[in-house]
Amino acid sequence: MTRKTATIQDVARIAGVSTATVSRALSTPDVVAQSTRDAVARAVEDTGYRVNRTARNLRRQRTGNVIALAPNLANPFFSQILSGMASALTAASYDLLIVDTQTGPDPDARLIHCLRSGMADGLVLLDGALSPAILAGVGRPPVITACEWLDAPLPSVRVDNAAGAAMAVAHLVDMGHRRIGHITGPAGNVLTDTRRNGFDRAMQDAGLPLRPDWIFGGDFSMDSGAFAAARWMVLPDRPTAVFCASDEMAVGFMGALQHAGVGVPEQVSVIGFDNIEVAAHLTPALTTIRQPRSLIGMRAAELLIQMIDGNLLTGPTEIIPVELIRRNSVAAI
Amino acid sequence: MTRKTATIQDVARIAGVSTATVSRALSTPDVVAQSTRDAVARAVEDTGYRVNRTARNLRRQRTGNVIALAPNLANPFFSQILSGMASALTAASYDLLIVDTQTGPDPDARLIHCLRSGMADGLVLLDGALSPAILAGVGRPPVITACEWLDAPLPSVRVDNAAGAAMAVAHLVDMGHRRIGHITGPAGNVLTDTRRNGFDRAMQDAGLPLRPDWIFGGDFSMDSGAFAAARWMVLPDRPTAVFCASDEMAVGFMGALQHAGVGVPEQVSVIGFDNIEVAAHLTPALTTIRQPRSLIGMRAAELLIQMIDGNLLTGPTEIIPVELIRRNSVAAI
DNA sequence: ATGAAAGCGCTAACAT
DNA sequence: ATGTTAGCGCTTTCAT
Repeated sequence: MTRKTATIQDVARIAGVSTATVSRALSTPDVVAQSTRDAVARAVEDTGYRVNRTARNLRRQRTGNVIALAPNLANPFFSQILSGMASALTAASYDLLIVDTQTGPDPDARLIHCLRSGMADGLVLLDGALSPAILAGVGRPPVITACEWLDAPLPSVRVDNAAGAAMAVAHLVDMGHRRIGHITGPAGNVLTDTRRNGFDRAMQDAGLPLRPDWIFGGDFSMDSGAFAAARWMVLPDRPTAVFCASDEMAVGFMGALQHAGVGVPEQVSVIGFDNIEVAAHLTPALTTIRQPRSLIGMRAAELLIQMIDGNLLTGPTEIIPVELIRRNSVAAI
Repeated sequence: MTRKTATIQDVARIAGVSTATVSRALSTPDVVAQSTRDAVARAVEDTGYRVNRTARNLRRQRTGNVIALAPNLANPFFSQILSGMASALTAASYDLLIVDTQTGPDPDARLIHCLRSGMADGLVLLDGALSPAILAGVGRPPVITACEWLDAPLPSVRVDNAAGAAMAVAHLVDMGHRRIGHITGPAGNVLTDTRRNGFDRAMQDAGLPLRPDWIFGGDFSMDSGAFAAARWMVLPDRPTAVFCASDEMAVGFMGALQHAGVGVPEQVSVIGFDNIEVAAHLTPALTTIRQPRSLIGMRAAELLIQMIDGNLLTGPTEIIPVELIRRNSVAAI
């Protein structure tokens, strides 16, 4: 017996009131008489009624969804931000729709689609490789970024990446290092640029040389860190410390060095960025710059909800502080 | 100028046809005359029309959503499965709604809610701690599991966890180990039980003793692996090898041992389960049992879509093979 | 091959 | 405080 799900009509009939009253009893109880409210509650109980969100959303001209555009769901860095978003959205009874920009051919096309398909009341951008120009269109849903974006006048919740990078360099300098290298993120990524800029500035401030042969191109992945290690090892004149633009790269870098018999931090000090969970469990434990990812996700979701409710296309930008986590991958020299 | 988004009415008016024809031209083009089809296409182009999925879904009595219930978004293990699901669902124009069962008080309550709220056309269960009994209700949307569930006669896509665990033990035995311990997952989790059962059976088959003091309770997390290391170290009579029910626990276990100066694999061999990305980059690189997570997610999504389309509450179960990945955390003895 | 019309389930004016 | 009514944008009979 596949009993159809009850509708608001069924509840109204059983409670002996109109559908409008049922609707009010459910969404604005204070405007309904106590006795009526009780009758409705009983009828809801009897029928097992649950509001049909599709119908409600059609009527209300909204979707109840928030889309997160992330470059790579499989990356724990993003999934922790998503986890924070999920809790804030659940609390506000929005659903979280996740779009992996790597799935499918063109990330920018996915963004355009999400923007115009009306699938969501708001978007959170986590992919620093998306093109800001796309957002020029009017009448789009509110958009917030949870990563740094150059040029785009969008509200965002993020850390100060340049400051974090500078903090990393300062720590290496404090520990006596003068010969410092850097493994960067992929070209065209905002995070790559801002962390690189912070690195450059801090090096100059410390009066240290920026040697092109000590800059290793990476793509934030562990494998790219391992590849940088191979290049570090064949260098005739090596840096004594390396700032990796992501912990994942630091993991790959350290791993490949150790597999080749190079001691960390005895022969080279390593500092990362992000403080992913595994950082504390490595040997040596990875010194890094912590970003509170779950908090970033929560705040981004909360701000986006405010924009949606207030029908605003813009909003404040919030900078979440980063923090140096000293562990054992950096040695004094 | 906030030009409202075009509706099917606008397209119909501009194309000089009825809304019904526009609808047909879009969803069943073959029943519409070529000339009409062109006119509609032009009008769609002009207006920038996109179908309103909320309205379509209301009319079609579906939601276009698939919900994944995962215990912890921040765990890379689950996020890789989700990533696989996302690609299969996107291809079939379903959206992926992600519900974190850890967000909020009661995981089972979340499942009940998802089942009855009509928010989705189908569910994928990734949380082995949910209660099978909940699914008894009739008239529920199709449900598939992407993890092993005892008792529940649900279709599922998964690996044979017991066989994987047995494979791990067999490898340790091959390498000469006779004194083998096990770090388990949390109580009440299906994965914990099946891997534990596989461990027990393989030990018995090899004629090896199952010593209670060599079974360490964990919860799949890195921290719980580190905690097990502390207990291993104070043991008067230690196992020479440990099978960890998850790579994350293996990471924590190895890390804590190394921080305390215990050599892996010189003093104890370690084998994990899952093959998370970092496994290859650790020192020593972690020997483990590989699960193809992205594939599991894709197949689960595909099977679920078949169930939805065919209006079936049940379907086939698919076992994805696991594989031993030999690295350097297991030594011959 | 196309159009007219009836809703899907709900909410929000507008009445009373 | 409650009921009446008119849609939200779309698909799908049933006619023609």
